[in-house]
Amino acid sequence: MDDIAMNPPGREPGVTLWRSIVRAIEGEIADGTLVPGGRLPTEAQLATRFAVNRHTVRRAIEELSRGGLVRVEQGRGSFVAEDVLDYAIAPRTRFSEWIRRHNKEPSGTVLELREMAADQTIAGGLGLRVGAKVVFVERLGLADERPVGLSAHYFPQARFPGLYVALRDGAGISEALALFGVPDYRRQTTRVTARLPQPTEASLLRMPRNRPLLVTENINVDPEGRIVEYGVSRYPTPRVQLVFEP
Amino acid sequence: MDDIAMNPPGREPGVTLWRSIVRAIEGEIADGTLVPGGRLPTEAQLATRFAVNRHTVRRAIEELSRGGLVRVEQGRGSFVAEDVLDYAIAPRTRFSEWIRRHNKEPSGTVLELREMAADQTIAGGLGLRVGAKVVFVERLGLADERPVGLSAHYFPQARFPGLYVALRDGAGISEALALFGVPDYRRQTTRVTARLPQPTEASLLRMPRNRPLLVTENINVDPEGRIVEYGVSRYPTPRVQLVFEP
DNA sequence: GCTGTTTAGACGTCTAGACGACTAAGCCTG
DNA sequence: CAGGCTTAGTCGTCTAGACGTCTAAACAGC
Repeated sequence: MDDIAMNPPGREPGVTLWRSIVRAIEGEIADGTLVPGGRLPTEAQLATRFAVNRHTVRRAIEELSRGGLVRVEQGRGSFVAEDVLDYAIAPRTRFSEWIRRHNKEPSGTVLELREMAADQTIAGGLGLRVGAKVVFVERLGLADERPVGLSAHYFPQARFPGLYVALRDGAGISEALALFGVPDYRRQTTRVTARLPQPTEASLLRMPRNRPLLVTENINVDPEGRIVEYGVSRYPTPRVQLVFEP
Repeated sequence: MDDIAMNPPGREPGVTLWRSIVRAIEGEIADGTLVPGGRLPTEAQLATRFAVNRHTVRRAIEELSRGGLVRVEQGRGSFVAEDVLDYAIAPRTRFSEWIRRHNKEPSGTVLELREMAADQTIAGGLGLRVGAKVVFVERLGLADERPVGLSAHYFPQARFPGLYVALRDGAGISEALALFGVPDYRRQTTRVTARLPQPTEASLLRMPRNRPLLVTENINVDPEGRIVEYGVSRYPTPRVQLVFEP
């Protein structure tokens, strides 16, 4: 037999039809072709457009509906959910600005704060040697009380002595860094991956355990280019979508 | 036309076929016909047995799988999930015994503990006047770290002065009651209802918000028949099922 | 005996068609 | 014009059949 199964023209290999329809619609929501609260084409129209059976479209819409991206109303139609956030990963996007742009109220909770020794990953991100002391903060970000992101932040303690105390006493992250002469910082690199959530993560983010987590890894630098933070953030899909703006 | 739509013989009115198959299988899991970890009949067998198309069986199994009651493995078969707990509501069933019977390790967290005035519901349950002081405890029950129940307990403060302090200092509920001369107690009445969870409840119990919560309301009495506690417990379905043993 | 292949049987995807249930809008009647 | 009825359009359920993918056991060959 042949090495790879043949696919009909226009068919992505190794991806089921209904999944590719899910991705197509997710894409249109992300790029604004479909707007929050707006109507999706009817199942029959989508079936014609993707040249598939209506059942296959239904399978895709069911998936979108399950994920919360789409709301289906019998006898009326399907609609794009209103509460989808798409996070524009611009170099200076801050959590609170992002949330406020969606007319929601940002807040957050520090879940953990401690000093620790850098392992290889952290040390690599911050450009330190393994074992160097870092300040670690884990934070749950909320938009109108709804969890939208879980982030771990690592700061080089040598550069910011006293940061731990400032954060412990309730300072926000931007705020605390400003105290140490870093009024502004930007993302130097961002790496995005995805994986399934740990039970704790799924619980904190109030997401199903079988949906992937978007994971971004950032290195933030001050205006002089010195590394001030290494961070890993996790977002629940598809409630949160990341949008790259080059 | 006729008043009610005609149904084929053996068909429940107003219930879709796939839902009735879901209920049938849930029932067999609850009554032990299907055991945790055991195999379900194949889709084809179920289709024959319920006299429906295989797709209809698949729709039912998808629902069960989504709820966590059944695990599907391609090429192997479908299996009853191992971590389903069925709580036998016997008069003296204690949380920890119940969990241990499932070979899991019981634990719990007190979420809230305070003295408060009884409202009409609580006063009614405890046989007190409205406004009487009660001790309130809210507790999250865990089995092997997995949340299985959320319970609110109300005790008459007049009968148990110092209970608040004992509980605050870490005593378990049975333990604390034993200190006040109530070594044993039993359920006098149990009322079971169901409703959708509040966001906080869903989060604490790590359950989807669109699945119902089983709510039991208990009045516990000591061997002399005096009321010692009024409690409301909430369990995530279908992970937890309540079984009545008359 | 071990290993690689074949094959039966299980779930997964997709198509096709029919009819039911629900919604909203148009129509009809008084 | 108001109220009820009809109807078109939409999603929901169910059947029927075909073929793909995956698993595990049977089998064949060395």
